[in-house]
Amino acid sequence: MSDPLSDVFAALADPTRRSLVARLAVSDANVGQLAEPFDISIQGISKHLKVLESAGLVTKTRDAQRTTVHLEAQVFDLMTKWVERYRHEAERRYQRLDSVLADMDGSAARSGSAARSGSASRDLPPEPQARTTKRKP
Amino acid sequence: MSDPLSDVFAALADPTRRSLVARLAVSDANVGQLAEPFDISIQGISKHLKVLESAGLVTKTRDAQRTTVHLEAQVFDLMTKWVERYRHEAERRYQRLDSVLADMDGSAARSGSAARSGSASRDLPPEPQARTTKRKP
DNA sequence: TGTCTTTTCAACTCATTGGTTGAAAAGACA
DNA sequence: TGTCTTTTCAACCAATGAGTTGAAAAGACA
Repeated sequence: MSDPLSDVFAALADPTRRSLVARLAVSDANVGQLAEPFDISIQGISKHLKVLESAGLVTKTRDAQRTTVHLEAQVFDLMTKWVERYRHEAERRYQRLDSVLADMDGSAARSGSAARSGSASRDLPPEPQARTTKRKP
Repeated sequence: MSDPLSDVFAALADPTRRSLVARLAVSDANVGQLAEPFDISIQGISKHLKVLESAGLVTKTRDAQRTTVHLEAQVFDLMTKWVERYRHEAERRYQRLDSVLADMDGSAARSGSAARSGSASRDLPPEPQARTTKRKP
């Protein structure tokens, strides 16, 4: 998926992988140990670890045959930043009762006109991506 | 995927959907307005909105033909809680230099023995899920 | 040397997903 | 009434993903 945020969210969308993160939060471990509590083949776990690794959530250091896996702290900051940004905004709008106001004066305010005329909502610095390239057959 | 956290993370793993969230953070909007900046068919956007909705990130209220979409605040708390929990733990372990210590005294500490003997790491209340049902052919 | 352990690689299956197109639903309005 | 606008539904397609099995790599160690 290439962009970091997508990789991290996708990595954590799987419950097995979240479990692995939870396990690694208590201590480093090697692949066999990580696989042990799951009813999945070791190769399956290895693949899960690979996606965690390429999302930057985990690093591996191999000595001899053993590979010890370590939970990485930095990437969490990226997520925290994104989540907090929009959580904050969603809550602000909730507390201000913007939507209720819009409901009361009918249809216009709740739809796009308020957005365009920038009344209450000074823009957030927009996320860089939109205008997804269309798949033309 | 049935469990809430998986749904939310999966929903946000797509850049188009994150863009939609970003757009909705500034104001409510209807489907057509939301679709406008993208090079994707309106039906495509409608599908994206459906996954955002079933993840609880968004609610729709339909009046007449128009459907206005609203960003929901609550679900963010769920994510924040999860992310902060492990971010905190990962950082704590980083600052304590647990891994460096483990590297120095050889192989034992870095692997599972430290986890079992609960030395430095008093357990986190473990995430409820593990023991994924195996797909036996 | 040969064997055992640990991990990864490769190829395969099946379900899901992101996108498309074409209708259909459902109200607004001339 | 008919038409126009807005959204969703249904069927389809190509690509990805989560899992499997079977080897292969690579060091430990008798």
